[in-house]
Amino acid sequence: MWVFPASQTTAKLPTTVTAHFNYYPPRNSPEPPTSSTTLKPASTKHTTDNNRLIRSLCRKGNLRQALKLLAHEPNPAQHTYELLILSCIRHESLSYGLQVHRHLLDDGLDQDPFLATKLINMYSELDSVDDARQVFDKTRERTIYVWNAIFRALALAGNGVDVFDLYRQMNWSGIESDRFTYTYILKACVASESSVSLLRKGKEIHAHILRHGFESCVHIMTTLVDMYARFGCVRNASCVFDEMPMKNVVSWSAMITCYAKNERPFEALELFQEMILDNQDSLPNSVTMISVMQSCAALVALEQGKLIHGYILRRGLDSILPVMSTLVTMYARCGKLEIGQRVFDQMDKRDVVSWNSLISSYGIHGYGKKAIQIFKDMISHGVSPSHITFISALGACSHAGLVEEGKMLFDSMRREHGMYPRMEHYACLVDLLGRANQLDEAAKVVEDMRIEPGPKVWGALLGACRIHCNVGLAERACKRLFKLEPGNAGNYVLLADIYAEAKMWDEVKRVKQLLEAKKLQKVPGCSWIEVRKKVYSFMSVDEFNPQSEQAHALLVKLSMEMKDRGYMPQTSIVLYDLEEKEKERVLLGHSEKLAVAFGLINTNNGETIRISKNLRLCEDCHSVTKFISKFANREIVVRDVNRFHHFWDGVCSCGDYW
DNA sequence: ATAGGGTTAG
Repeated sequence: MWVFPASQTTAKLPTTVTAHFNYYPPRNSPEPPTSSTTLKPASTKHTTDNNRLIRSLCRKGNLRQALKLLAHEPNPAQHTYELLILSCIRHESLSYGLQVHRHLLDDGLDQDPFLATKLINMYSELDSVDDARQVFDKTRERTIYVWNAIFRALALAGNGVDVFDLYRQMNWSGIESDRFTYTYILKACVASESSVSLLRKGKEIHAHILRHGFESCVHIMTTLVDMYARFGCVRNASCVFDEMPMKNVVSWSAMITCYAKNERPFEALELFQEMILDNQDSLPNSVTMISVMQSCAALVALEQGKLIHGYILRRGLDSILPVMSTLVTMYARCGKLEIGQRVFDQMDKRDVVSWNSLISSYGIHGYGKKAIQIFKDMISHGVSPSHITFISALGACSHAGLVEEGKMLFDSMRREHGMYPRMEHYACLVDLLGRANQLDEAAKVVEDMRIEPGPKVWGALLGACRIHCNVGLAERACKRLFKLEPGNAGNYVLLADIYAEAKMWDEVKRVKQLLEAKKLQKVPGCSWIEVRKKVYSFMSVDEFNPQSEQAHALLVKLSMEMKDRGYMPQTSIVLYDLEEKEKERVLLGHSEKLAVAFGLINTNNGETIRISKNLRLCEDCHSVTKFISKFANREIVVRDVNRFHHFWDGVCSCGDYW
């Protein structure tokens, strides 16, 4: 268990506001150097003046005028071209970029490795990696800058395999990797679909790096941490991190993010504590705080979150938009939608992400109509929705069962906003229809999709089959899912659940054997509760936690009382073919019930109990919590993997629709 | 001349 020591924190935190604007990279190019190298000497005074004029137009951002002049300029200098290229990047204009490139070819300057590097970077920034590759292929004099540029371009475009092909060529040609090369190569390992072999590749590169004495290069080592993090290799990441002789904010943030993104929020908060208490050199910045807030949200650690909020204010990080959006989300995910709304109201600037945060916040609390209203407000404020806006809004409809509204939203995407639905949007639509028990229509959506349905879409369908116990359709979805995601244990478990509910025990056994044969494990159910700024976690089968002993005893007592008042244990959801009594015992051991009981024992009367769970709330826990909220006269807020349930006086805010 | 960590979703 980890405590954020409130007194210590305030003592160590700076009281003055130190803005740490590491966040926004300068959009303007650096001041040009005073002297420039020209490949061709300027022949007349006229051309030099022209060159100067073009450069000054570039600096002023008047690219159109600069290009007009360029057409009449026989002798542009290398530096003039450089500024033109940078200007194209700033204008995000591929067509201007192509014009400059064409002119450069006419001048015969395309073999200049300096300009080739710039061109590759330009095409990479303008999302045209094929053009970048063409420039590279035509460049005969390949300096390390040229190689690094193409590695970067390919890695950013997610084309890791090509990077390794070229990397081999570079090694043959006798050019040595430098510290920049290594960071790009490491990035290439995660920038690809076939990730298993690339993890091995990444480890090889790791060895290379150590052999070549780069273990003290902060950039490379941080990239290594990040690479292992993205592969989910938390231990490898922390090994690299621990051995780093020098660390800076980025290294710390990378490691904290690693924990936050790999379901280790405890460790993330612990490391953050270490960072601010034992390490005065690297102060957390906005990026650090975003990962920290996500960890608080993951734990539903409201009190922690409030301390973090205070820290953000004291550090003056509250003017940074992504920080504020994450803060809105954090409060909402900690069950405090009102505070999230207040934070949003007080922001003096908002972007599409801020609006998305608010829409999804209302969504996970079941306020679908309100989420749609905010969507409309956003549009009337002149902010254009992004594809994530639609995911958030569709998700809100799904949680609230607003089928018609959701369908209209989905149609409006293309009709009113000119956006084509992506895989995720189809998944939301399938989820919306499926939850509402319109399984046939959901299946029809999958059939009629204009793109090949991926695992998210089939997964949404399978999830709906689980809720409404549809064996046939579930088998159809699983046929695809087992091919698409052979390593996802969740799909097998869902199918087994469906079979169990249908009492098809032979099939349950078969699926379980399949799981074992593949050496996959069911994700164990786990719940958390924060009591007096401490977070306690419960596993469904938890013999070693003395606290759960007491909680379990209370549950046994409660369940007897509840039975007198009409509670029926929903033994049909138990995955094992056991006696009824045994099944009841299994049900009572569910982690969320333990957490609720622990909360009853350890909090004061009238205090709200806040719990979070890593999976979907099961039917039995749902009805037990409703009972308890009434008989213990407590407000209980449970966040499951998808949404919030507010229990009060025997009723849940989800209306039993979740 | 080039570099490393983060935002909203399900």
